[in-house]
Amino acid sequence: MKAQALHGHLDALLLAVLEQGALHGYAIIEALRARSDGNLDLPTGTIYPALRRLERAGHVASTWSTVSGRERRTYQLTDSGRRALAGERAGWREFQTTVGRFLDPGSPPAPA
Amino acid sequence: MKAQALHGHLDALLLAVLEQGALHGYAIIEALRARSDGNLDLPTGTIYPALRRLERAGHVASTWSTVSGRERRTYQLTDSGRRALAGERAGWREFQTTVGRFLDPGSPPAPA
DNA sequence: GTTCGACAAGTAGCGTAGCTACGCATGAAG
DNA sequence: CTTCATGCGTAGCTACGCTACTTGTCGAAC
Repeated sequence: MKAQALHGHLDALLLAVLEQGALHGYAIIEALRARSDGNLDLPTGTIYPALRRLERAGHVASTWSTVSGRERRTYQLTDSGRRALAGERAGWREFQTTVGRFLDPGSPPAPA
Repeated sequence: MKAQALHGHLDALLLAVLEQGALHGYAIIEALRARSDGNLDLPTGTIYPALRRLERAGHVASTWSTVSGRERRTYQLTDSGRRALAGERAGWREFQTTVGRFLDPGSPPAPA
């Protein structure tokens, strides 16, 4: 799928995958790919800056760990992040119904 | 609602409103506002460039008319536009289910 | 024993596309 | 006569995801 359509929804997705448990960056990418049946195959240049944005915003916290010689930075949701996720979900619902009113068939304009 | 979330879906919305009949730019803005209960209040600087993009792409055609001294440019959907709209609808459906899998409650991860 | 590919993190620079803030013109209202 | 709604349009900004690249370890292949 055209990934640029994600604009503005990526943060919500990241928070959502972290909701189920802490993951490191690479694993987040794989989780997104897995849970979307391969539809979301996001490059590191998209994920890592987004994670740092979320960390600056206080929505996630990161801890370094070394696993078999490899450094990995594991991210976990903060309370603030959990609240942000709730807001994102509400926003998504609103966005979905608003756009859906134009693009979903069945209830177009005047429902007369 | 945060309008920047529209990214990538605006063309689809414009095609959708024009699907029900030709409108001029200003009327399109009002139609979007009306059909979205005021959630979509898009500035002219968003709409006009988008319409010209769609026209360059051949998805809409425009005709000038003068109404009580005021020039207005009326846009109508072309066949190509109708096809594009169908594609946009399909894309929207895919986007919706993909993102929804993360943000809609009820069917989160392992559906075991 | 060197090379290659998966894992893991990261940055610089680009492009797209919507938004802000304008400018211009007409007609009606006050 | 000034203000506001209608109506079109553009220049420049900004946000943000993407491309392409670098660095580094480890295990497997050759």
